[in-house]
Amino acid sequence: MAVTIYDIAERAGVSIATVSRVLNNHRRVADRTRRRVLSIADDLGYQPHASAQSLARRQTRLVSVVLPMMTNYFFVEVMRSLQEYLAEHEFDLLVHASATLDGVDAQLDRAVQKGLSDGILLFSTPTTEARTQRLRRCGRPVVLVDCAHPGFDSVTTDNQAGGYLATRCLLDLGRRRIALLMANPASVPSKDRAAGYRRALCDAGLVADERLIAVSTDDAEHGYTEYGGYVSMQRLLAHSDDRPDAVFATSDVQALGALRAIQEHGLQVPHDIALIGFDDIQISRYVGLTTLRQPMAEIGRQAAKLVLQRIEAPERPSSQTVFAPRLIHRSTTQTGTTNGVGP
Amino acid sequence: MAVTIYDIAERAGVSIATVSRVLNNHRRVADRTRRRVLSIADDLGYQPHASAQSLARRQTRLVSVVLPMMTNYFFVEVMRSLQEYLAEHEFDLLVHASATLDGVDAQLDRAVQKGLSDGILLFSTPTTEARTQRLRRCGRPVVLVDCAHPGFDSVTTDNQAGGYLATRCLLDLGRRRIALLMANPASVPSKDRAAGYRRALCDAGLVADERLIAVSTDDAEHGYTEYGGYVSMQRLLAHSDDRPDAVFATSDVQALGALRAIQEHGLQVPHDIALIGFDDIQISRYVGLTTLRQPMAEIGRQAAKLVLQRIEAPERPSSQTVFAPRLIHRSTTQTGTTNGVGP
DNA sequence: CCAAGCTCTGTAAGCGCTTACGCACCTCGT
DNA sequence: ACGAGGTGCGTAAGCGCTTACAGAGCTTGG
Repeated sequence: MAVTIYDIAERAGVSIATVSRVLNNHRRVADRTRRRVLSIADDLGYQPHASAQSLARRQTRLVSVVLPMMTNYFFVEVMRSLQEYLAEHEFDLLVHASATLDGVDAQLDRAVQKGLSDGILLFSTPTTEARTQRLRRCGRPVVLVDCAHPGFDSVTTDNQAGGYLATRCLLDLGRRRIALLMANPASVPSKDRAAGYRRALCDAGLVADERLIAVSTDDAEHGYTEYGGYVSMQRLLAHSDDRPDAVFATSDVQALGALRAIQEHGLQVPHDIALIGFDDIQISRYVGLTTLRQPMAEIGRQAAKLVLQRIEAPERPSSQTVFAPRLIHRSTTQTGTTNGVGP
Repeated sequence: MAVTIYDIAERAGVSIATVSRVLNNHRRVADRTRRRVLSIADDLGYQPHASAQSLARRQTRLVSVVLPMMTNYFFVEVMRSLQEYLAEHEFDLLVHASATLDGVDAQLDRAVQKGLSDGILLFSTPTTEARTQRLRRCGRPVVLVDCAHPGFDSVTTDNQAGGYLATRCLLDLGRRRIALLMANPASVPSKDRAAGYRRALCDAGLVADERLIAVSTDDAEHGYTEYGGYVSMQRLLAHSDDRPDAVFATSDVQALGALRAIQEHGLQVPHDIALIGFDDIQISRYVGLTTLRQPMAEIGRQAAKLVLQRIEAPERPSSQTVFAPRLIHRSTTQTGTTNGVGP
């Protein structure tokens, strides 16, 4: 039915080997022949059969992305630049998204399927021993994004530095009772951001008050939810005698929930409580939320570059790329700034 | 290197045909043999080779999604439920995103590649003759999402009804000078929403004032941008004598830009100007923007279902699914409602 | 007791492409 | 005029899997 190189070969009076050589731009084909084959292929509307090429070439020109929760600004932005880079290099993107942290393993199982893709990008997933085993055994290039493990290429944001910057900023504002709103501690970024928070306090000669640390009780989205932040903040505000005067949330969505809780308590931001989130999601700009921005486009691009490099040269030593997050000052830490559209 | 059915066959002392039969659950294999093969396959950690299977079976269990701009709440949400449904049916998702409307054709070219995927989902792309030709010729199931064409399955939102509802709502508020902020008219949803706007005015015995209709001059994202809405709104506010008293924007992002322009002019929303957007993006809830919500999860699910059905039975008559959008009332059309977290 | 009719399994022909190998022919230099 | 070295192309062997076909061994009925 569909036109194959056999059809072209027949019409051109050559062998399929020659047709293949022409189509793959091999030298050592007479110019006359080349032109004839090309013109016939064009007439017939020939398209190579992807599966057949993959099988014969032992490469698919597909890259798998495995990620928890597709519906996340960070992931989408990273994937966008990722796919852009891949497309420039004639690679296509296979997306395996999950909804829960456990779901990731099922998606990973599908992604490591032999002969499906040439490389795998694993996003924001704790690198347990079982997972790294599986990744190693699949014998394909793997790049970790937003998580790391020695022996694999990775590209991350320095989450600890981000947590440090945020906390430092709040300290510089003169705040001393700085609360921490953590997502699920099984999430590596959350843990790292929390670590930065502790380090900043420590460097300032303070000791973290465990009563000011709340962990999201929301299981969905690893605790990175508006509701999770809302509930955590409510708990912190329960006894008004030792209320925090600042909050660092490990994500913007949590910070938004916290903001709602604070407002419902009749408190002023940043006057009574200053607030910093993480991610710089789109809403944050409108709400005026101070936050840490990750260079998402660069992360995606770098991840794509690494995986393609490793497909070319599997034995390169592994490399870790760490980008610094940037603190975006908005009205939840500065008085006198209007909300609404800021930088 | 990797283990193949030959390795299993050898170890089990059977032919590769038997191994294949076992692995594909064919009946008429002795129970003893089945168990032995299965256990050996397991020991060896056998994984079928996806490309080889695809070639032999003439199906890849992959579905391509072609979309303009990946970075869009609507698309991401639709893709999420899409991928969920596909995963349940052991299909994987190939993503071909573009940045510009023209870029879509390049992505489409890649998606129609023979032997790559079993079906194609085309999102929000004007179905020109050239494109439908190409889709038809690729001889594979095609489902259109957020756009339509006779002869193809499609699943859409009734954009015209949405535009109608929005405009009707503004009319019910007593507004008579209702402006329209359009995205790029080449975008079908934008055009349809505008048509609903005109119909509602007409039904109310009004005639659309062309001076109140602004088209986004922003080329990026087909004009669905904050900046596009901002500029359009500024133009409409330029001569204060015949200023609009309500605005319907064909997307929430444009509405947000409009909101900014309105506020910069020192006008009150909704007192001076009522405002309605389209899409119900996440920010809208925070900003209190009245808008139309599309049932994104249902759209994705239905699109996935249709494409899989058609992969099973290519000759089914084509069907059009149209979902109704729902008007979400918030503070840009109602006084006395606080901004912030609403429904 | 033998043909008919099972059940289980092997043989082999693909699926559409790539590529190592080798042959025929041509062009040179000597 | 002849061999060395190129060039252009065909032959055929894969890549790893599926599946039509057929044959071997068994059970069963008359």
